[in-house]
Amino acid sequence: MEHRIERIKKQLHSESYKLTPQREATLRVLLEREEDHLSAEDVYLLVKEKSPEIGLATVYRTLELLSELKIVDKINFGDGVSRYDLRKEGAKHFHHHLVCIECGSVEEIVNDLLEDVEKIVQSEWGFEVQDHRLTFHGICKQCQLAAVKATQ
Amino acid sequence: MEHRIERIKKQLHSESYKLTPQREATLRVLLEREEDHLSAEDVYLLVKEKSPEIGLATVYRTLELLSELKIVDKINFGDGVSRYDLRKEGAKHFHHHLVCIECGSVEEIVNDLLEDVEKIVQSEWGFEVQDHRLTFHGICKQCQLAAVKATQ
DNA sequence: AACTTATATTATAATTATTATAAATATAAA
DNA sequence: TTTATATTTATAATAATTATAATATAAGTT
Repeated sequence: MEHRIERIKKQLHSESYKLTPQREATLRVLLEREEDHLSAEDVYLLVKEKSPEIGLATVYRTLELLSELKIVDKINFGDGVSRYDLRKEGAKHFHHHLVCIECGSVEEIVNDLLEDVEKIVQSEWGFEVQDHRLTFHGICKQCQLAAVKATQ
Repeated sequence: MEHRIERIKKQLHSESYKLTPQREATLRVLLEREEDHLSAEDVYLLVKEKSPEIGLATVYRTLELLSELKIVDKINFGDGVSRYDLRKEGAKHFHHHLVCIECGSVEEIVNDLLEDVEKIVQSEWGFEVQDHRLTFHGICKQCQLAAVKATQ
């Protein structure tokens, strides 16, 4: 974790941004909750636990900055709030998501899966792909099992 | 167009919803601007041109209803507003989008492209896919050409 | 270590998008 | 025509996000 913070710190400095305590605290929350898909408000509340003096607007600004630097990705699952998701280190592309319409759980897929599709888009549509957003909506394994059990 | 309205009218009735003049006016705007990706506000302003008495909340409610019935899909390209996009008639899945980060244009891809990927998700993750959202971000053909010309 | 300066934060206030409410109206079915 | 229900209107309320102006701070420079 410290390594990762160090690297991000360097990245910030290289683009002449400062690593303020607020930004570091925000980053730490994102790293600690890497599996989650937190909204700005969620992040704010978690940061507040350790740094009670932080303001919501600062969290928003920090998240926006981290988005610009491609350290986090801003996603929207259609529930009216933006969520912020750390990029996997070294990942060229954003990972994919499986959103369960039954229980609301969100699973991540880090495998590429879209290589072939991107080649097609490139050749057939002449579109130079730089990034993607792919989300599947459906029923997760757990909910499928629960449904089967319920009918037994 | 009239055929399509008729069919949607029947679909509404079959689920015991009424096709009110406001709903019909909203639908007509969506059909006329099928290529676009209008926000609720956009739709509202366009409907207002022909039916000035309509309220914004009615447009929101109508769009929500049409979403439930899978007649339109609600999408979010990350600019803070939800956009509403008519489904292609008979399409099982939502179509894909190419968003140009240079000029902001949005192109549609109606081809499936994800069949294989969905099979993998199903078999490897045990996730029962019901729908998807796929958006590519990059440079459209026109902007690529413009960039080449600019360096000549 | 103090100084400087651009950058960042705080504590609001403002804006924007969306949803809720209650009264009035319209519609389809009896 | 009556009745019951669905829908709309005209707000008001809420929720998410962004802007503003005064203050504070990080990090490079003397």
